[in-house]
Amino acid sequence: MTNASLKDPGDKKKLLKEIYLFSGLADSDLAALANISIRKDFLRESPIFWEGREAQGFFILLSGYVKLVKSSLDGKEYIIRLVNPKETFGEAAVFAESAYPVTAISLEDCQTLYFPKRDFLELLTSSPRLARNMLATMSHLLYHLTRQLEDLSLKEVSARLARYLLEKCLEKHDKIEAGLALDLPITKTHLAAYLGTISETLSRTLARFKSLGVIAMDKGRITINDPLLLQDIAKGRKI
Amino acid sequence: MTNASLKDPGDKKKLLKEIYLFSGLADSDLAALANISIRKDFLRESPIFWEGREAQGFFILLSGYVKLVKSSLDGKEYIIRLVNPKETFGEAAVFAESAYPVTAISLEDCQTLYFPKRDFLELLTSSPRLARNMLATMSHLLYHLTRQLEDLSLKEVSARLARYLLEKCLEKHDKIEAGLALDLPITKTHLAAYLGTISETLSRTLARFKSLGVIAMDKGRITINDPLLLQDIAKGRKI
DNA sequence: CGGCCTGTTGATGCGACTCAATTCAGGTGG
DNA sequence: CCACCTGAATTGAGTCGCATCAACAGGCCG
Repeated sequence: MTNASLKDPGDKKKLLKEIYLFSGLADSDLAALANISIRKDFLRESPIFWEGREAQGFFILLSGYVKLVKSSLDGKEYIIRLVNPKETFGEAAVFAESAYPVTAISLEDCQTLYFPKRDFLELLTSSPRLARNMLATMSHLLYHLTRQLEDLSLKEVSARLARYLLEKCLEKHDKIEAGLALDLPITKTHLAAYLGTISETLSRTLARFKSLGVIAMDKGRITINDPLLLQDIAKGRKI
Repeated sequence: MTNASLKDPGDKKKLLKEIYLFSGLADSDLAALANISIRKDFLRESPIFWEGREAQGFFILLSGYVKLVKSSLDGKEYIIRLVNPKETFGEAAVFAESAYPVTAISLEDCQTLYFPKRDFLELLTSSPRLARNMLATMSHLLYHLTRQLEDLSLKEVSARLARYLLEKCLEKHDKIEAGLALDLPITKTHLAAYLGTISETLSRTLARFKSLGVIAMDKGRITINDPLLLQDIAKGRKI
């Protein structure tokens, strides 16, 4: 892990403006946030924080990808969340006087901004807008986790995979349509851990989708051929 | 559903003081909260809100029990959370400009206080302490959901049941010790849905625990005989 | 007493994990 | 530039946990 400071504090402020958590904030608040934040960079496959360790602050991911995971005693890993650039992570632990509930590990070299809990809570007191944004952020997380619980408890792997593909498609193209393609941003092993399964099962399920004509595969690139059937599968229809 | 108002507004304020979400608030804030809140009572097995419906506010449960559920097309049900008296529910949807992520259904006759989103957000702006409490509340929820995800993805039914029993024991007696007993507050069918399984499997798992001497059962009453083994099972040890 | 709901127990089948073998792709060094 | 190595991905065979289906026992209430 390396620490570095940006050449110009104004650069940081510009960065912060693009983060959802800080949208609509007064310039003075942004300056204060830029002031308390610390640049922390990590090499690939580095732990950023560990489950169970006391939380001293939270992070904003500037570049690269980070996974938030739970691990079992026998080495299995479930990915709770894949963090994209401009998203925050580790927030929850800051407000509960508690430990991080997950372990965060960088998937590739990445840059982050770190906000120490103490200083951030002070700013929070003086900025209702910041508090409101943080509540919205956490609401989205809750919504996300709720849906994952639904998937894990009620749906099988094919439905979870179908939903993932549809989401990624919507994310990239803003619509679901036959012929649209998407690239898997991570390895299939990671995707399997995110979907609550293992790479072998994911591989078989993708092959089944392909033989049904729902998708086409070319290396890491997936093309959606039958979005309607895919949506049915995502809803739980047996195939 | 029936609406009723308390005889004396002061009664409401007294109620609110005991809610974690409102701890440490100024008297004026409590009065304002009492003022905007609306008493709503429900008979057993009544829907309080539906997944997907736009959220107009959140609830505090005063008495009775409420389940928050996700349902699948083929009628299966997963209980995301069992709400106890003095706890809030439906908060998340208030801050995300979005719909309720789950359906809330009363398990027995219950009394609630309802806080309309609009009025509550106004109060939130003027009370940093209230905002901070809400953030802490949502952090706890996130923590809780994270652990459920861990359980569902990495552990089997026996581990989930073991953890539940240990938690209930700790909740009731403040310690884990051989000989301590606890009563199941809900039917076994409901508990099964909460643990992400079905009543038959829960029944078999309990029977297995009993034959191993880990617990004893007498009607709905469960006595923990071997807490150490139970903790091992909760961690994922095969039995 | 008879109906209903909850819970228990048995037999069976399916989905997905495990283990193992093989192929494939990317990166390295001779 | 090719041979090599390593980790990822694929495919097959076997096993296991758990859901499903079905039958039945017990408690509660009209």
